Formats: sequence, structure tokens, C-alpha cells
Amino acid sequence: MSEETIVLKNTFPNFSNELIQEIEANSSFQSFKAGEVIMRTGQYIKSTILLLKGQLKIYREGEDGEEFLMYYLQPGQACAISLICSTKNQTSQITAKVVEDVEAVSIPIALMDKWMMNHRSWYEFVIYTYRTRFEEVLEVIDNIAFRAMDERLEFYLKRHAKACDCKEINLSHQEIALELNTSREVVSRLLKKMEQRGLVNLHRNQIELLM
Amino acid sequence: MSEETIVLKNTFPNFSNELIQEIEANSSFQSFKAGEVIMRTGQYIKSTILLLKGQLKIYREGEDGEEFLMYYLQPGQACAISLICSTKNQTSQITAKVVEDVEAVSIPIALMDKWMMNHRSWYEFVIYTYRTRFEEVLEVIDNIAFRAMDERLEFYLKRHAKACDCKEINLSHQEIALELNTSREVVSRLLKKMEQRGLVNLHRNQIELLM
DNA sequence: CAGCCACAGTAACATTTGTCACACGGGCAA
DNA sequence: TTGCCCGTGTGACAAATGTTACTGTGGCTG
Repeated sequence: MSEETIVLKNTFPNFSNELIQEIEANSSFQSFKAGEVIMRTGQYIKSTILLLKGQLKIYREGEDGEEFLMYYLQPGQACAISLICSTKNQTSQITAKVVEDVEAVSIPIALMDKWMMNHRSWYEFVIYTYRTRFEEVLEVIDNIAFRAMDERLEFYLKRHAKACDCKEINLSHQEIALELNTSREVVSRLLKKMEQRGLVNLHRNQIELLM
Repeated sequence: MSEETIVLKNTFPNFSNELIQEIEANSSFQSFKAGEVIMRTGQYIKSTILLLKGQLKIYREGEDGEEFLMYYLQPGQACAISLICSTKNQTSQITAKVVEDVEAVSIPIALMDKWMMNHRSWYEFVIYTYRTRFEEVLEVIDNIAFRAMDERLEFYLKRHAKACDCKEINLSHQEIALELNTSREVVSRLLKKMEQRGLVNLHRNQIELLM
């Protein structure tokens, strides 16, 4: 069994052996460097990507280049949107940027439709992905619709801490502002207030969560 | 062929004959009156609903009972979320309220999983539904993330006009405010400005679109 | 070391949105 | 007719957020 097969099996433990074989036979391994944009709004989707390693950021782009974070993709996950574009030429509604260097498997769209019918484990993976992403997006809507910026910031920090499984968040205020679609000054202001409330300690390029 | 079969065939023209037969054999026709809430956040989903007639409003509920409109369901459509809950006991993340008296077919969840495998036309319907709803929700995010209330109001009015295919919108400012999660006064203010710009004519309980 | 740059803090102000208070008028019911 | 309720219009103010401008500080580099 090849190195890559092992990684694939470990990262997607629910895939059947036959499915793994099909993937190996029909798809290509790819890697991307941090900062690369691997899918952009308006582009045609021609393949879907299974993440083996690294981290992707999926966000919505505003007309003036604003970003709005939707969610992060971790190893063992795939982009929900690219899973469901059927055979028609569908353009992407989102942008995907590499946060940490990525290794991934790229699968041609044409195959996916077939696999849905022939591979139960693929079908379940797609359904599961779609459902969880939909829920995540609903939560995003809740946040921007019902919550003020201070709560959203708290939520954002907690989510981040959970994702990297540590209490230190290495981001500048500017980067956070971009993802919440606000301005650096607002983030600074709110973080300072959180520090006064004893929720965080602030350092240069680092926020230490105390909650 | 029964009356109901005909309605079903007309409303879902892409369903195969075998699928229609299965639906008839395994599901129940139901009707709901305007104002009824037929699915509520936190409830277990035990069936999905195919809309034959009337209109449903799908929205997200805030903690204090605020509403936030996601989209409307028209005849020929189904709630995306209820389509993908697999067999597990999944609770609803949204609330569905009847806008116009509804006639619908209720399908037990257990069957849907089987149909996905056995009925190509059902599979395509589910995928299509999921994709279009996801896109719609992305558009909602765009609106609240990137646009101010005046633009959101314009967008809302246009969408409404398109849905009922006429230029007169019979809603009070209060109702609109609820769906955009703002206050009546704000809606009044913005509508007045739109009137001054020549975009609408305002009447009691009616907004006439001029764009 | 000097200069530069990215990051952070903050004051002052503008704008948008939410809230409160109240007035007006149409239509319906007693 | 009278009174009342609902929908609407509007002014005044409060609060949140966005914007501008300026300061300080640490670290890197020439």
C-alpha cells in the first residue's frame, strides 16, 4: 500500500476500500502554499478537493474586495459547494484561500456523480458534508443578523481557539477585522474592553484567551 | 389517474412515473392554514414536505423571538434542510410558517434515503434543491454582511415583487421590519426616502414598486 | 545606530441604526 | 356619529459602528 493510500485512509476513515482505490486511480495529489487562492468567486468548478493536510479558509467576497469568513476546512473535509455542482458548468460562489500549506486530492466533477450512486460511503460523506456546512452557515447568519460586533468577536475568537486547540491566537487586529468585515480600530476597541473584563490578555500579534 | 396524481405530476414535472407512484403509495397529503407554524427550531424532523400549493416562509429565530427571513418556498419546492437529515434524529435549525394556505405531500424520512439510490429523478431534485438553497443563503449573507439597510430593503422589495410577480406589495412596514430584523420606524424612514427618489409609491398597507 | 514599518492604542467626529414620543388619518364597530 | 385601533410619518435622542488622524513602540534592516 502506497504512502498516499495510507494518508487517505487515515484522513477519511469512513471511505470504503473500493472507494479509496477509485480515488487513487482517478485523481491527482496536489499541494498549495499558504496564501494561495485555489478557488475564486465566478470561476468554473471543474474538480472538488479532499483536504489531507493544512487548512483552507472559505469566504465570501464583497464587490469591493471585502472578505467575509464562512468557515475553515480541515483535513478530512471537502468543500460542500464543489460537491454538488452536478455536471453542469457551475461557477463558484465563494473564494478559498490556503491558510496553512495544503496537501489535497483533486477529483474531477464527472466522477462524483457516479460515485454518489455506486459508493455508499461517498454518498454519506457528501450528505454529511452538506448538512454540517449548511448548519455552520446558518450559525453565521445568526451571528451577523442577531448579534452585535462584541459578541461576534468573542464567538470568532472562541471558534479560532477551538480550531487550533490552543488559547493563543496569532492574528493581528487587522486580520480579524477583515474576516468580520469591520475595521481594525473597532477590533482594537472591543479587544481592549474584553481585556478590561478579564477575558483576554493582549500581546503583539497574539491574543491570549482566558475564557 | 387520481386528481392528486395529476397535481403532483404537474407540480414536479421532472419526477419519473415510478417515483410518483412511490410517493402516492407511501406519503400523505396534508394542508395547513395561513399563519400555522409547521416546523419549529429544535423540533425533530420526521418527514419532509413537498409543496403543491401556497407559500411557506423559512426563517431563523433569534433567542428573543426575533425573526430573520431566509427564503420562501413555492409549489414545486421542498425544504432543503429536511431533505438531508439522513436517518439520524436531527433537529430543525429553522422555522417554517405558512404564508398562504398550503397543500403539501408529507414524506417519511426513512424513504428518502432509499429513493436517493433508486430514483434518479429524486436524487437530482434533492441535489438541485440543496444547491439552489445554499446559493440563496449565501446571497442572504452577502446582504447582511456587506450592505446597509437601505440596500437590503430595496433587495427585499424586489425579491417580493418577483415572487408574487406583481409590482404591488401588500405588507405593512411592521411586517417588513420583522423580516429584516429592524424596526418599523427605520423601514418607514427608508421607504420615504425611496419615495422621494421616485422608486416607490406608498399607500396604506401597500407599496407600489416603480423600478 | 538610524530609519522604517507593521502593529496597536486612542481621541474626535460622522454616519447609521435603534428607540422613544407623539401626531395624524382612515376605517371599522359600538 | 363617536371613539378606537392600526398603520404611518416624523422629530429628537441614544448607541453602535465606521472614519480620520495622530501617537507610541518594538523589531528589523541598511
